[in-house]
Amino acid sequence: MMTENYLARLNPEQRHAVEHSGDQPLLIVAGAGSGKTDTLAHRVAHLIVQRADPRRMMLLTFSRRAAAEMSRRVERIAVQVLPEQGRLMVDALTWSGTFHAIGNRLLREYCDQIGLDRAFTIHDRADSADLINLVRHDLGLSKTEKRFPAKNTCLAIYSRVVNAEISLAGVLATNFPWCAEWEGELKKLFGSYVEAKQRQNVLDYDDLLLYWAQMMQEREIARDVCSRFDHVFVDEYQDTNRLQASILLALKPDGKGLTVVGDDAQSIYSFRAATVRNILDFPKQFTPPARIITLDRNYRSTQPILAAANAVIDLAEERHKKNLRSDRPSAEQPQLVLVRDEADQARYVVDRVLEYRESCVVLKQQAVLFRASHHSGQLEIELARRNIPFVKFGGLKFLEAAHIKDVLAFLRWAENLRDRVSGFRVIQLLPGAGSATAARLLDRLAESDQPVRALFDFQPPKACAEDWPAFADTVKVVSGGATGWPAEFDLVCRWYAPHLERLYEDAKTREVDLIQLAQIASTYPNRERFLTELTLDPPNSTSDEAGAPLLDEDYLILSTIHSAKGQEWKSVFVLNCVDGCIPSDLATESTPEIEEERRLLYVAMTRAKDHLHLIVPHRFYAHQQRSSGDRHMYASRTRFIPDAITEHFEQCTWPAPIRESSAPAVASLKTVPIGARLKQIWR
DNA sequence: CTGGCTAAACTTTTT
DNA sequence: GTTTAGCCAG
Repeated sequence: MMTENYLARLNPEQRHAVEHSGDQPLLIVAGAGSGKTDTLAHRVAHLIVQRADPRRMMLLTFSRRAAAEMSRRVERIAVQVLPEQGRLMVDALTWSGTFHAIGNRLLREYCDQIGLDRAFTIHDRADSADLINLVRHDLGLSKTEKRFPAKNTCLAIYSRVVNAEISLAGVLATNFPWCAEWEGELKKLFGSYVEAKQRQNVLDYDDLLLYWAQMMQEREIARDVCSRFDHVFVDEYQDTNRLQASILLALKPDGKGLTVVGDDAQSIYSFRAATVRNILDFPKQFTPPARIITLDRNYRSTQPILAAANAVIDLAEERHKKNLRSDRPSAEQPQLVLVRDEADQARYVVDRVLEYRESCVVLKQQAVLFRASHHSGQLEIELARRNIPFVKFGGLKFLEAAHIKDVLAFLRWAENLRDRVSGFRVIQLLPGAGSATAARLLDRLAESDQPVRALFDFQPPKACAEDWPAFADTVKVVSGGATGWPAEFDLVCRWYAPHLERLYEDAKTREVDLIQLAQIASTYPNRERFLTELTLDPPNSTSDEAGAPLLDEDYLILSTIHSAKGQEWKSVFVLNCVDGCIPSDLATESTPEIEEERRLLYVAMTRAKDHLHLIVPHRFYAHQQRSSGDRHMYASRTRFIPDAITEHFEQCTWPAPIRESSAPAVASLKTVPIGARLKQIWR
């Protein structure tokens, strides 16, 4: 029978997880590479095959990419079993996405019931920080005698209070002790921040969860929302926070129909207030408690790679004992490669990548992972020099470039004229208009019930009087919405073009980005969807300046470890495996922070299927100096690979040391920076 | 009031 | 290396 076929591919534990039914909630503790995504996809498909309604399922994933991957796999399975209706059934699986995206959708549906204006716009992190900064300034906190915490710090504190469901005092004591003296001022600041958001009809990321959670506290609304979903699935549960757990509990108070999947050893998002406690405490939240199924067969990595990863995580302070087993023997141990500096590290990686490609590992099956986005700088230069295409995930985004933000701010302001952060930015693009003019105009607009009219009546300073009519006209037309989408986008660009020219020396390069943005814009049905989805799911990859590689072209993957979650490659290179990078020297204050850095290395290592290289550069050049200066410091191998476990690695030095006979005694001499001396001559 | 300037502070990971 | 607060000329 067909049903047997697709279940026969699973191992016994996976099969239990897929076929689990009844009144108990289910927790799948799934180790790295244990077929977690596949198991969840099978479970969803299995339920659909058993006549569960996909429209009544909610699938909460960590990223949109993960949601798309899940749908793809569910469809593949469903189509095998139900060739006729499989695809249709999966298309009906519309409630799938991140907590934030689903929250956005529910809030727009239930806005009337909770007194929210349906046309709200969403602030990303930078916008939220800017709004906090405006409020901070209004309250006179920007010129206190002792320096008040910066906008990003304020936002981080606020966000943690909301997401961790801990009091301000508690957050200050544990996470921001140096700001504790400001508790009173911060409380006032956050109160005003919340008021400002409501006045301006904007929501920040946290609000998408917070409004949702609050909404679920209302009996009537909660009953209505709950009645719409029979099954709720959560992927990567180890990286959810308290607020998300509250939402989940409100959605499924008795846990019936609830499935969560995760691995406590891979919890790496505590900076977003995620807590391992969510997954550890999950079972006993319910009566009867959740059933726990553990998947510990690893199908991804070779045995030596897994042994090394297990050795690293075994040194963790506290964890669920769960040693992964692999059936893939190999004679090749992971490489621990000592190189002189970051330049050699880049050369080593490129050499190896090309070797693997010669032996038929395509570039797309190879990845270079690193702790912080800028760690790949040298490598990117080397790749460009040797003409190797790559795509980089994580780090600075397309949307953070000033000219992109300018255009988006215009569109968002047109969408919601009450949004002061956007308005502030747009108005100041005009020559002769600064913060004072912007504030004056925005006040006028806020007082008026006909903001567009107020815009025309406004007396601009002489310096920008000439630009004013065209500006006001464009705002009027675009906010009026009669032009339609994406024509509005072009209108904004046309208005913006002369300002772009004037403001940036490299206007030509930036223009190309705007054309790319226009391309993206045209794929959305309207302005609201474009703005919302771009904020909730920003394009998170950037490629080298040659532009995005063609889809059928082969390219190497560069990624932060955080962005590599859930992925796998045949060969994996981990850069900068030294203390100060992994663990980051910004995260060595407390034990929990250090433990998270250890899991980060574990996540990086377990991405590899066949080949794994950890690179340890010896010398780092200081950043605050003119290029090719000689100030540097020495780093040592990461503390997460102590001598006791180096037996799991093959250690080598690259380039290979010169044979002893031809290089006697040199090694014992002190290093003298001759190059620096030569430069001294010309100072 | 704007816009150009200097000095000093901050510097990770992301929905 | 980048952002931000503060100063000052026009």
